[in-house]
Amino acid sequence: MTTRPASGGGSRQRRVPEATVVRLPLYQRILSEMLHAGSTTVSSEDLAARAGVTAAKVRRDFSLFGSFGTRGTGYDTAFLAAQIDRALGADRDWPILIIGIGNLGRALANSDGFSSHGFRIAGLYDVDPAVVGARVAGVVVRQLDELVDGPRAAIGVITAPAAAAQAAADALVAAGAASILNFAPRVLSVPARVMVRYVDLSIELQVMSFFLARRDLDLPPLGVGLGVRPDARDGASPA
Amino acid sequence: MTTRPASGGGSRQRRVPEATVVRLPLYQRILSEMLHAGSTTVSSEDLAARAGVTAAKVRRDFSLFGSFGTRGTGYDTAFLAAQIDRALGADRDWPILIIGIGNLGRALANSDGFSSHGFRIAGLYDVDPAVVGARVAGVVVRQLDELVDGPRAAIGVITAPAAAAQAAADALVAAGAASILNFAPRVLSVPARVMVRYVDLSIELQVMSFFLARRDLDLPPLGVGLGVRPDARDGASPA
DNA sequence: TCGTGTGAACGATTTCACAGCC
DNA sequence: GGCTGTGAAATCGTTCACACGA
Repeated sequence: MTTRPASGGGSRQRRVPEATVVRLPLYQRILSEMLHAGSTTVSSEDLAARAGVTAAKVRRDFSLFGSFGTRGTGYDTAFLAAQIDRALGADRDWPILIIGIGNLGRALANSDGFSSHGFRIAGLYDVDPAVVGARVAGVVVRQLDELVDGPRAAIGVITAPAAAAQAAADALVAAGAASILNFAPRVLSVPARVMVRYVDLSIELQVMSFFLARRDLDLPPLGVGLGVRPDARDGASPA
Repeated sequence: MTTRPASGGGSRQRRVPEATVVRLPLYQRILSEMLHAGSTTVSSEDLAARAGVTAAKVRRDFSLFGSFGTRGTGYDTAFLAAQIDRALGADRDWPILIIGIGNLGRALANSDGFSSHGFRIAGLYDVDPAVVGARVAGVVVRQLDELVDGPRAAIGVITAPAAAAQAAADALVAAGAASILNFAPRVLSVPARVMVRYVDLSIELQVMSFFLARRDLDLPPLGVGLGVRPDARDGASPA
């Protein structure tokens, strides 16, 4: 839509590509840093350089949500940050349920990633009696069986071993979780209404070894630096 | 930068889209499991179902590497697995250098992701004297300063805090690392020859909260059918 | 003049659909 | 009959390039 109310009732209903959605948190983080540094306006080019993407991408991304910028000047840093926050739902409460409190589960529970943007650890679960009862990140670990009725719009995080991942997903679904972030190397089977995203260390490493192996093949013995994608951004890599 | 992606240099082999590359490790894992279960042949449809993708995608992906299948029958499970392994460089040795041995670094160092596909922990580094000297996953943690000349084709993994991530990247680049997997919430600046991939928990969560927040908006305000929209989204969303 | 917002071109990836082989 | 391999079409995402407003 070509609406352009600089404020107020923005045009909201438009399809936003996942590629754009993945960049929003990145922009948001950079804008937040810039705000702390005293920035009041920012151009698409400046933001693009900091985010490692192109300026056209930045402008296109924001244009999907309305016209936030001022021609000749750029974007108001604070206003832009607020708009992105709102789009990302950072002004709401997002309960997180973590299943599998091993090394990775503990690491994540204690990480900064949970301590902002509305995310809040609402429960930690494991099946191992040796772990149940422990206090991690200020929350007592409970037996997975006790996860029966979770909070609404909860996000489940699976850090259990691969063999236990599907059972963990089933428990989350039964408890009403709306989406699942799976760190276990397993494809999950869930109802269509539940969104699933995958984070897989092993896949990331193998993607790298693929390109490195191929680089050797492609490169004539004394190759000059060959370009691997200059535009590297992909944090989210599913599988 | 905003420059040309340099046509891959693909003289020897056909160009393989990154989207395909990310799926290869997934296929490989599934094939490996099927082999253990005694499977001898597999159809694109069967494999697709297990991987949560479409059969056409599977066939297209494999066709980029040659004609591995038999019409009317499918693919030879073992042969296909071997071909993928080779493409991924699983038959080589891939030294891994991990920088930042906190909770996450320890978790990853001990994870299964490193114990196969040719990956091998070649070094653990940290700047904290309290951590240096500890033995993690059978390897002694060393001071980051000591990382000066790394193994060739090494893959660096950054699990340091955001504030230390760029320094870690600089150290890896100076030591000759060929690629970097960055878990810190920071865009890294590296020479074009170094490939960087990002894994960011916070971004993954925010992507989810974006879609959950939007789902609420899309829903009719009150009442009519309290389920979620029949928004036919795959169970396993991202590729 | 500067930098946004966006049609239009381009490129990448997916899907269709079917010919060809077992 | 069943299933692969692949042109062609469709879809999705990025980049170009420039009109327009501040």
